[in-house]
Amino acid sequence: MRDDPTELAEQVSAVLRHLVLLLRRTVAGQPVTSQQYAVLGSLEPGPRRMTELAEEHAVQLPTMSVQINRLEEAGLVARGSDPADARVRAVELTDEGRVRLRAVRQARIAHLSRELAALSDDERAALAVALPALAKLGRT
Amino acid sequence: MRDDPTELAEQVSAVLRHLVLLLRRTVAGQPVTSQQYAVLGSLEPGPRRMTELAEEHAVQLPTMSVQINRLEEAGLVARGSDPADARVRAVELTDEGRVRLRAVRQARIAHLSRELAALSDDERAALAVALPALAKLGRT
DNA sequence: CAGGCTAAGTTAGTTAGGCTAAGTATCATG
DNA sequence: CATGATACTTAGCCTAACTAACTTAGCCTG
Repeated sequence: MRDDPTELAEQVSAVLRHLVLLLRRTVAGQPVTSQQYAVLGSLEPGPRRMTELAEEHAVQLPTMSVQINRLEEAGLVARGSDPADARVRAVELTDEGRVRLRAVRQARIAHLSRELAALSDDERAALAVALPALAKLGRT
Repeated sequence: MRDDPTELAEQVSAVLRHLVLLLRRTVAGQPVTSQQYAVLGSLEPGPRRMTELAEEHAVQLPTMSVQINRLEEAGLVARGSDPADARVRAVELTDEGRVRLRAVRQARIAHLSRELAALSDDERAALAVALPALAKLGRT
């Protein structure tokens, strides 16, 4: 039973917990939190409505509402309105938000690069091959 | 530059965010939170002191203290004392805690197994190969 | 052996980030 | 044009992280 999904699942479970810790360290001390960073990332291509953002980040609408409140107070995003439908709010990055996003992304990439540099070539190669599978995992 | 750590880091970063969402769904609705589950897991082999637990889970001592408070109120762990040093508290699983841990572990494994079953054999194989590398990532 | 330092935990207070329930404003429709 | 649906927001309640400040216990040194 080498391909037993249960056995594999146990290992994946253990690794998941491990990655949570890694992520915590990757994000520690940065000027935006992990979730804020993720939301800023969603806004990079252009304005989005609240409902879209909430769905994309798998949270309820009120959660995203509060999240955007904080980002707005910080001056990183702005709430606009949709001329076609006055109920929807079009959230977009401010210039400062765009700058901040880039800076944080740089820092995160740099941190992860350092971690990855500690691996062997074979390990990095294995990782590269497995990433698509990992990416597929959530999208059941 | 196919092996460029920076490029790989970007992909890893994206996948990490994805896995956070997966983990959220995996844990949703279970009788203990993700962190509580992790702490219970640490206690399975035997009693541990607060400091050890805090370090292992990469949190400050007060955070673990509160965490253990809740688990103690729920009857899942018990605080004992070290006869050799009256300052240290030896935290251990109660019988109920042990039962709960097993149940939650089952549920998590089952959930992940279902996700994994949706992958192809090749993808599962790739995942299995990459897991050791992922596990190594945090331990810089 | 008294005083002071260090170590282990706890408590209090703040913030982020989830949730549900309830409220408001706008749109669409019978 | 009244009524229901849609898009958000607000309020209130949790978990979970942090720092700062406190207590208690052990250790060491003059």
